[in-house]
Amino acid sequence: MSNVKVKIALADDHTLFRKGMISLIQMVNNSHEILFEADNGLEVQQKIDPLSLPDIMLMDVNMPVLDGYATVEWLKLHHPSVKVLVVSMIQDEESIMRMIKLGVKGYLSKDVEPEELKNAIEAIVSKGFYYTDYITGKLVHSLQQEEAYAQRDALILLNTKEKEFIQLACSEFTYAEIAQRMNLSPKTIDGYRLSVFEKLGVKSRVGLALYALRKGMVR
Amino acid sequence: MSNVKVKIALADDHTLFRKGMISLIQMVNNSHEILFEADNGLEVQQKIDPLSLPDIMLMDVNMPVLDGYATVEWLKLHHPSVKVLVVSMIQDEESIMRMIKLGVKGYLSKDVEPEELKNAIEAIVSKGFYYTDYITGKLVHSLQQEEAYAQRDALILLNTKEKEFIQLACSEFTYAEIAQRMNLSPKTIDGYRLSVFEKLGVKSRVGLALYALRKGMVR
DNA sequence: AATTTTTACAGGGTTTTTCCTGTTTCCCTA
DNA sequence: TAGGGAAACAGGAAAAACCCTGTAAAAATT
Repeated sequence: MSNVKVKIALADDHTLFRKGMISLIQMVNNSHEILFEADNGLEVQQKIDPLSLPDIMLMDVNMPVLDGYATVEWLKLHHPSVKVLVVSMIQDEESIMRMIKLGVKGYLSKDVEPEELKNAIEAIVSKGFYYTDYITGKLVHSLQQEEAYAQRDALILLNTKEKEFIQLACSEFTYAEIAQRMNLSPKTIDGYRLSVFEKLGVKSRVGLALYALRKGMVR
Repeated sequence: MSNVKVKIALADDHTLFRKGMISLIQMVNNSHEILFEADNGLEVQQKIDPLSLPDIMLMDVNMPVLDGYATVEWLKLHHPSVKVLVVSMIQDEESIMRMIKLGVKGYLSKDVEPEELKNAIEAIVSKGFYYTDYITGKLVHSLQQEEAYAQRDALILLNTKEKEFIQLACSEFTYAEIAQRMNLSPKTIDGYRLSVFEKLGVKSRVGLALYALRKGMVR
């Protein structure tokens, strides 16, 4: 495991930190090869060699010129085989989620032990990813938040028929067709439309559809 | 760590399996206490004692009468402190994601080693959750799928103006107002409407809004 | 049993959306 | 430089959505 030769590149605007990382990587496993270092995303684009792509790219989030997000996106598009391991001081859920959605293979804090960096690199090489419990926790939390958000809200003040109407209104049926499907007169549907609009504070059927979808009332 | 007394309950319709689990749990750590067993979700509702709630509830997904999903939802509502560890043969991404969104603390396959069951229980007690690499992988994959889905699709064949129109159409503005905001004649907007409808295969503005939101073209 | 509330429906009118068939202008290219 | 395609725009009209006022019956309250 530890003797696999891994090609590594780094992108971080703090030179000292970058150099420190390199020395750590070499200390931890001197068979790893450092392909290049970059001060920012633009330098990554310039220095990356399609004929000798890194296996793993250590990447900061905050960088001048072209930041981490943009660089990961660029890599994803142009060199999708490069696995990105984010090493950043930024630890908020927002950034972590954004990066993970972009497809990074791991997310480390800058203050972790060298041992963990080693583990992360090895895990990414062998398993394809490395997520700590902290990151997994954020991941799950964020998912559950979305879900929690979805429910509640307005559901309470809507009755069964109104909910049914909303489901049908979130479609390309006309109100006349909805009336048929609910076995009611179009005029009754018109009444539901009015009450739902008022209860949810929307002004049009488009507004209703957007609201319902955003709140997770319909999928 | 291993000597913390944990109150455990089980819900699984396979008696033999249930009994096996109990004996395993006791073998692995005989200080754990089995509060009760249930054959299905309804039995959970009947047997659960609010005065002595389990710390961890081992839960199957497929059960008669009231299945795992419904039971987890019920627990979440009535006894949110109970941590659910799913133990199921079902391993598809759909089920896993659904359960995680419902807030379960772990998801195990029925064919894991007893050692892992022990680890899972201990992790849930100490850290609050236990997700294996397999589950984390599914989690991340599902997230990235959503995102990947979002992009691509139709974006390619839409030009800048059309994309701008879509953004504005996903609102409660009338087309006349959209025309103003885009500094174009309403008749031009009408043209964009037609081309966007055709390209995305929708039949109405509501259909467009639903499509755009579902595909992540608008937030 | 009387009263209020909710549910279902109607008439009738305005606005917006949708759809059809064109014209003009500009830009690119053979 | 002629031709072809796109972007911008128009007239006109049907369909759908929206909005207001009002009634009758059923259901829930008191």
